[in-house]
Amino acid sequence: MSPKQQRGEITAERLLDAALEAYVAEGLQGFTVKAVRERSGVSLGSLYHHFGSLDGLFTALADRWLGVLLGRMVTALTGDDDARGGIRALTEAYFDFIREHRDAALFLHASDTNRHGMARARELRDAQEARLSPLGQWVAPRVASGELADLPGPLFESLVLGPVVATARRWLSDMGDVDLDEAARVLPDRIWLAVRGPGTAT
Amino acid sequence: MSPKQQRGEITAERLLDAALEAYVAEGLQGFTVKAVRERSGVSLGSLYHHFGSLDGLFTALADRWLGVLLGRMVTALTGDDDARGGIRALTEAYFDFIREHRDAALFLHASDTNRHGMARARELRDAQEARLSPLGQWVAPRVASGELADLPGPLFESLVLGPVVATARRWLSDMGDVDLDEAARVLPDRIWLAVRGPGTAT
DNA sequence: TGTACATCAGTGAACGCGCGTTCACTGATGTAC
DNA sequence: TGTACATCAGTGAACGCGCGTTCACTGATGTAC
Repeated sequence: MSPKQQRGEITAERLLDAALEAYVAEGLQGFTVKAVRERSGVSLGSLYHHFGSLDGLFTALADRWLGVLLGRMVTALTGDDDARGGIRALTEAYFDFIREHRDAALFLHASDTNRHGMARARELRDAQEARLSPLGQWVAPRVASGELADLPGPLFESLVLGPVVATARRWLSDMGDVDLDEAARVLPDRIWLAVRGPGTAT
Repeated sequence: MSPKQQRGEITAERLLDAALEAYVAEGLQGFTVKAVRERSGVSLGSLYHHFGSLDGLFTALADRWLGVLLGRMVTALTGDDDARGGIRALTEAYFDFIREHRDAALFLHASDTNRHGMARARELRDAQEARLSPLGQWVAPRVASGELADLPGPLFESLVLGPVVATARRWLSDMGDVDLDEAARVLPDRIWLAVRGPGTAT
């Protein structure tokens, strides 16, 4: 399914971009073959040649952007910061992403739960597991050293990413009551207070 | 549009219940007039008599359950607990709700972003604003007394509800790695550390 | 360098299906006198 | 208590539209010799 020629790559890109445009402009109902065809200028047959189905296009789009977001988060964490700095870097990476790729972020936050319900979410997560493990590897030694609290993995993740994602969702929903710069300043230290371990000074 | 006779009320209830069933069983694509009609045993015409359109049914369903959830959260907060206890009560109320009404919780977490994109989310929020203001009224005096940190409203909300919602989503997605009892025990005190104010002992 | 051929990429008319919605109607309920 | 009437509730056949997908085909690209 993945293109073997350069022009194929370009066409696939155009389809992915048009699909994102269509989704953001018209919502999930606007995610149709017609909308994608018109916005991309690519023929119907090419869409099926490259992605097999509209669903394939949807999944490819989610995969692509989830990969970008997770990649950035991993990069942010694997600087040589201490735990506190890591949380700050992670938060900033997340906010930078939604600022730079507002459309993709809207799509990602929605596709989480859209389409085939939660089954799809797990599939996507599996597909990106290789990228996620660095996050776990970042935590473990810092728990051992007492820098971070010894919490179950999912709860740790919820405490760190929960406030970040909640803020991002709110900013994306355009309610106009979130200042992303302020959030990037304030949240990391607050999150740090929630997850720091017994080995940290008070 | 709201029923004037008792049997009308019953029919509307049956439609709402069937719609939720259909959504949970078949996803957003399963949210069709056909599925609702078959599961409810109510005729097509009645659906339109009571809700005007499929979209009307969708909105009514979201409104109904969002009302229940927010009602419970407000009730939890307006006990005579201190701030720390309030956060615990709020967390427990949220987890109790998703346990008792798993289907409705799945629908709510998805309908957030589904359908008409974020515009709908704001509409829903507006419709429930009356129920939300008690949450703000709970915070203000506790900030003044130094019991809670003086944070912008949306950030405060993200720090408190972010981890709760993230944990809930994960539990609902059936990944099997979240123990809700453990989360209810661990999270509130951690959240408290993130939002407590200067007037609290260390 | 030239040519033959296999594969990849792109095209768009055509199809059938299932969708949301309408509408003219019947039946049930409540109310006025 | 009885009856006439207005309103509410429920019914399901019928409609048309737009959807995702298929398919037989042409054209472009890369490769082997």
